[in-house]
Amino acid sequence: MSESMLGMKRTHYCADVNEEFIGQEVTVMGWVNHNRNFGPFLFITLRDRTGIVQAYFNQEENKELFDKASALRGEFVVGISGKVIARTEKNINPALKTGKIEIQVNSLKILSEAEIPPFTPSDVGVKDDLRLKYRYIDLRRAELQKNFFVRHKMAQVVRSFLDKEGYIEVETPVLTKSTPEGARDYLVPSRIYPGNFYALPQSPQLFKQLLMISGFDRYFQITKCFRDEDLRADRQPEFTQIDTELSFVDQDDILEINERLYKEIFKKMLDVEIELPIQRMPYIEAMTRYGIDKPDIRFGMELVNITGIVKNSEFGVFENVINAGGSVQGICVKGAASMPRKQIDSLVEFVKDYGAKGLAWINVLENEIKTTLSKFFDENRLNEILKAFGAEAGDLVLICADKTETVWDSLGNLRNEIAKRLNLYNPNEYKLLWVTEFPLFEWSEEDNRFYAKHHPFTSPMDEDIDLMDSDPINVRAKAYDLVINGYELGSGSIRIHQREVQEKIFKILGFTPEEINEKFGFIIEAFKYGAPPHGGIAFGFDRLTMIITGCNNIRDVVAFPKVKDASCPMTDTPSSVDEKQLLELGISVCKKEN
RNA sequence: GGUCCAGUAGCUCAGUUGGUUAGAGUGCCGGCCUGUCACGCCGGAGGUCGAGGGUUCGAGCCCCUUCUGGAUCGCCA
Repeated sequence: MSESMLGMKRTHYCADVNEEFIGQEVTVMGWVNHNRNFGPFLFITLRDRTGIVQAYFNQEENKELFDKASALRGEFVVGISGKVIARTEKNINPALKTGKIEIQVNSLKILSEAEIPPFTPSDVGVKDDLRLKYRYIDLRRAELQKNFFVRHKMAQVVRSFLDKEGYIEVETPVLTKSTPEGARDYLVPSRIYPGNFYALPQSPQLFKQLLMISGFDRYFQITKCFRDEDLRADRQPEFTQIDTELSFVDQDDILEINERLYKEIFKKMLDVEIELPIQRMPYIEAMTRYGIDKPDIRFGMELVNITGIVKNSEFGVFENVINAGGSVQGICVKGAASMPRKQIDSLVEFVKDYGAKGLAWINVLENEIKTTLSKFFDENRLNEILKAFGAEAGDLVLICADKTETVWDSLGNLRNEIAKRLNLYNPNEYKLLWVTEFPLFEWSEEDNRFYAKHHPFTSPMDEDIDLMDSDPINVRAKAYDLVINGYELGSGSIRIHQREVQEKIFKILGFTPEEINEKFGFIIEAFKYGAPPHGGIAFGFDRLTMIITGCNNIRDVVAFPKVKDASCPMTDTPSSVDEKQLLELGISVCKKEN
């Protein structure tokens, strides 16, 4: 039977009770972690958000109290009062912050009984679906709770820094207008206008630009954004962004202030010094050297283009690719010549996910060269290839031939995979990188039109404006990503504030004036009335928390996450609604055709 | 939408070539225990082998379908 607090008042958190309190009376409250009964006496370990403290009950001293304590099971919620006593030397538990003391209990209140839980916070290896169904129990784990204290503290560091720099936090609507040209929107039906919908924001992009037009000058918001796309280990359908925007700035101003933000975050959160300025690398250089626009620069193993060396051979695979305008590139894995054939095969399978047909390899052994290319290339040419890679005895060269985009994608991801398998980087090292000069447009084969790579309000680079008509695919944008250890952490740009440029962009994107008006009319209108030059950047707060806590799944830093199919096993969301609710919204549900 | 992996006691797992009554650890219940801290010892209860179908004299194991979860590709301006 549980008891009310009945005047019992907590004086301390469990793990705050230490040897300084010996001889004093304390009252702690929390969950029963363990009940260890020895017959004449027993120990209860009590857990709260700070940690664990041990309580001692003795049958001889107080039979009634002892019997009450005997009945305690795991996860009962109790309050105990008692005297803090020192443990004898041999009973000290060095694993506990409170290991030098225990509480000799003189009062026990059972505040809440608990049924036997499906698992306890001490259980390891519990399956994800069960953990998520009983998320509130899972969140009792100290290692999980720790992440949320880190997350909380980091939000304070960010707010405090941005506040000091003159940013103002302004909230923007969650019920807003559906914007095309991006991820799929979550839609919310309108009751008053049946058949019309609000959308949940993919980002506060347009609103923060309007705030610049309003003259707030510097805005930020730590806010939820929503994208109705498939999940990943580092991607949730609702996620939190540190969203920022500044007026009367150019790219360098934005990079500079955000560098200082990250220096502050790493210093305060991890006591790690980030050297400024952060390295900058144009997009095309990142792609050429690493095959990926978010390179992990903690290790080398850069891509080498050997198209020029291998052309005009008998090897049909290379010849066909080269004649079709593709390229032959590879990476040299130092000291991996002894990699078992089975592992090499698994790497070949790995790149197939990215569209590569396969990998050629060269095994540079002490006295011989083993390679899939031996039939097609003589020793001279092989040596030339090895020289291009800087390969020495003991190295393994992996080569991919395909459309250049496919080669980049395959080798860029292969490089990361190999580094992970062979531990080529220090997990405690943080290498930050700005990737700049992104292309403004990308071409969609599927839709036969250009899309904005960042978003349609991104400013082209001044020196490329003349290319807009003649060569749009080579127009670079004032867009930049912040990359940490291979994670894209944030993305931003200088926005267009001149109407002529904006209109040209819309034209290239193929919007009719009617479409422009319907989709973006309000912001185009706003730009008529005095828009300052402005730009900004948004950072993934969940991902940043992952990096700072060292977690490799975003669910470990989100209190109530969604699972793979964007559902929540705990609340059983999404769920069907009453016919009456649908009627009010003017909605009828039809079966989706497959 | 595709590919791969997993699903056996409350939990974590083992289960050989398809063959007797499906096991272990932990948790749970009962008993014992004077210093534990993953306490220990003894005893006990606990199973629709994710679900459905098939092959077979016989299926936890093989086949098909399906559900749940995970990883990943597509997707994520």
